[in-house]
Amino acid sequence: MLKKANSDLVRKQNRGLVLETLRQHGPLARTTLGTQTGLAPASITSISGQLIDEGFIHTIVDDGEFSTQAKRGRPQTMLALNPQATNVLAIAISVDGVELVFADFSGASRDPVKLRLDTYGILGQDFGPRIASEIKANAVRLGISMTTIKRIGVAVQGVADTIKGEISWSPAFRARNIPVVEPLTRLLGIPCSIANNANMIAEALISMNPKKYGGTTAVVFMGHGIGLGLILNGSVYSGTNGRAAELGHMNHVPDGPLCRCGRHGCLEAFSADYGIMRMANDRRDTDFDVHASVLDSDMQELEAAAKAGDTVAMNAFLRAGEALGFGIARLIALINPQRVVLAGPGTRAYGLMKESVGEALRRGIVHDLRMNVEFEIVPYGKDMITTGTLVETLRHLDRHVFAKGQKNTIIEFAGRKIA
Amino acid sequence: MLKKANSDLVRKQNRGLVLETLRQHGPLARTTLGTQTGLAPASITSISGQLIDEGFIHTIVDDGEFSTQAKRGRPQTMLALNPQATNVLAIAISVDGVELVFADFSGASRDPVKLRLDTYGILGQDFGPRIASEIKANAVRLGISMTTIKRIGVAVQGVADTIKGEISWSPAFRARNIPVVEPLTRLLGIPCSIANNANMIAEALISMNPKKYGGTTAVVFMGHGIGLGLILNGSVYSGTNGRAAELGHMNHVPDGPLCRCGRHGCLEAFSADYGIMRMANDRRDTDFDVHASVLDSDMQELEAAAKAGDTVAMNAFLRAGEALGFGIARLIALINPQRVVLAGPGTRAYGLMKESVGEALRRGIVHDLRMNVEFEIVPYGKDMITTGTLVETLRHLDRHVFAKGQKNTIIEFAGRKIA
DNA sequence: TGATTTATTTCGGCGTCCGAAAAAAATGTT
DNA sequence: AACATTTTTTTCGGACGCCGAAATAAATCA
Repeated sequence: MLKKANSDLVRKQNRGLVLETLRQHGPLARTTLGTQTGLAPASITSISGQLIDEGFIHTIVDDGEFSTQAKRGRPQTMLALNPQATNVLAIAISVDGVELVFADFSGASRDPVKLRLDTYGILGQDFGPRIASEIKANAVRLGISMTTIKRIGVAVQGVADTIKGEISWSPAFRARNIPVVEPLTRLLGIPCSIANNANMIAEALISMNPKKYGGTTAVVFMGHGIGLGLILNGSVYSGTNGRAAELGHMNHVPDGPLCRCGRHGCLEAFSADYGIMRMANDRRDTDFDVHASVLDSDMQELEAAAKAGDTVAMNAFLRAGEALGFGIARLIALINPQRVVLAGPGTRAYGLMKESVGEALRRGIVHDLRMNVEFEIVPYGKDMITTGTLVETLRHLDRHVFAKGQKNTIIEFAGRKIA
Repeated sequence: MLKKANSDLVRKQNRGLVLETLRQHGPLARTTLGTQTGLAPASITSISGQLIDEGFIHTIVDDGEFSTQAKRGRPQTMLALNPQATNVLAIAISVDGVELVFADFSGASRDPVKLRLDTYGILGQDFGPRIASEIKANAVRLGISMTTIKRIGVAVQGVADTIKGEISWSPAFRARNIPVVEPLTRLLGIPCSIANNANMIAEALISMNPKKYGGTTAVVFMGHGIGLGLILNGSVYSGTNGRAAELGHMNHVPDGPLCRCGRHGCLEAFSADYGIMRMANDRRDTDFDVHASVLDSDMQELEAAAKAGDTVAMNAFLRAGEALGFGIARLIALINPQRVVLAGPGTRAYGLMKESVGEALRRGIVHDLRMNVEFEIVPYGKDMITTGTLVETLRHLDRHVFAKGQKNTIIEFAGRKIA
């Protein structure tokens, strides 16, 4: 259904457009901003003037860096996002620990803060408050006033319920359904959202190359589990309960090996590190603890063995690849993405799976549908998760908060404090 | 990325909103239209006046039907879509034949015209021209001027490529990649689009009950094949190449029975009519022709046998249900829909599969994800496909063509003639 | 016939974008 | 050094949209 439109909407949308354009391209002159956005010079003057008054953007003094101007005519004055307009915070939660990354409005981030925290043992109700106090302490330490932080984005390894704002299940926790958004918003008074880390990698990719990844892309994250970030028509899709894209727990074969989720035959049970390790050690479900996390060093050893020609190890990777290939084939059948991206530490061993993945794809999906999909492995940088989270968080501010103007902003926050 | 907004956009969107509101609620007074759309009375007067001048809507004389008004105050004048504003055409293509349904702008449709046409034997290049001439002939017969038809929607059983405007594959044809949109647009000069029939059933459901189906719904169509219509966030999703939602050819088990698509183990090969028939007759792939279409009478016989307790027949339906259940489980894992709807003639035998579907769902997907999905079987009316196609076609006119106003409309058509 | 009620239109105000002209601020030229 | 040229940015007036309030229209009720 369409929505009512009025001149408020027009201004809001164009303000958001200006902010997003500056975020994507970096500092721009008003004229360039005009051609990029399609807005008339007069409109750019009006909008940018307003944004400057409100402190969201500012003019940059030409510090000589690009000063090889030597052109005739009135020189351009560059406009840029004002770093001091606000601060944001990205939180990445995984079995490797919890990381805080503070950033300013331009997206420039401080060094990640690694928290010492026994997530696995913690009670669900204690997690939010604990994080909240860690945030406060670290903000003080870094000289960042809490009142300048206007939004927090949380990325979690595992299953996030974006609607309830909970961690439904994560390998980092023994507890389930851990509330995150509610305690953080309540204790800090800052709007907050949560998503799974594959989605955040997808966000990072979109921001790096909107043309390439901005259409319909599936980002498969391989590691302790198998995650999925789904970009449909340029924006991350998260399903009705915010719990879409559980590729890892999509069944591969009925009655297959035991998965961490308690079911049998999930893709993860074949292709996540613990599935591969179990297969390599030829262990039955009964004498293998699926919940024990696999050491990265052990995986590297196994990879080395497979590369050296150990047939048992090789076979484990081939089976993992087969399950992964069928999983991707099923994904393609349902979603028809433009591009499938593999990411995460698990891709290190992709060479050992490549053949069986390809074979599974040939068997699992009709030829011309498969041929229309571009495959790619992106080198895994751990910071992709926090980068993506920051991108998502800042875009939310650009579009939904700051686009509305200062006055509305305050109301918006008040409105969100309970939510 | 956001798009530039201006007052043109505002008017266009609000015009579309008014048209859609009238389409959904039927005739409304200006005041009601105001409260429904949220627009001020003054704006309603302006917009509706314009739409009346252009002939898209008209006032209805109170013919006494609802005339038990007996209220004080100036009486309301009802506004309604003007049936004569335009005509549209829905075309449904299936193994049962090709149907034309002409309708006016209010959505009122003529009796379906069933074409005599050997689709299976026809050459791909001949299909479009043949349909075009049939359209012309039948329009003349029904007294509909071709120039009044402003858009054609085509629904096809099988795989439609909405971008290329082709029938990629359909059980109704021996030929493949049959161009439809191009020849129809070229020969008739009328904009045209194509989609698969499960998507059109989804459209029909949305228009019947937007609240219920308008969120994220998966419509599984069971019959000669297994189709899927995917409604994501209120609108039909069709993937990068317009070829998403091939649930029927999503692999169920590697190395399973042969499917019509040439691969082994697709869901269809278990759960479409031919898969069930093959299983019931205990026939191997080598002595069973998957391309032969199964008679409905034979299916009814098989269903009767199963209901009567024939264990072989019963087992065939149970196996079909198991595959279907796992398919839906995988769908839920990926998409996290709010609702799964089963439709089509295949649902007649759902009672015979129900148990195994449920069992497969229990085994295939985590408990709380499953519990959040509502299941439903909608009684199959064959007209749902043409109804949905008409709905989609008319909405396109409401939003993208007539919302722009008359002048732009003409340009728009010219622009599309080549496309 | 006039009061009351309800629906619709008219009118003035405001906000937005836009095109054209003016102003600003540099380099080139004589 | 003064003026011409070029390019960027701002200013100004016009057009168009929505909106609120007042006016008008068209009925019923007393």
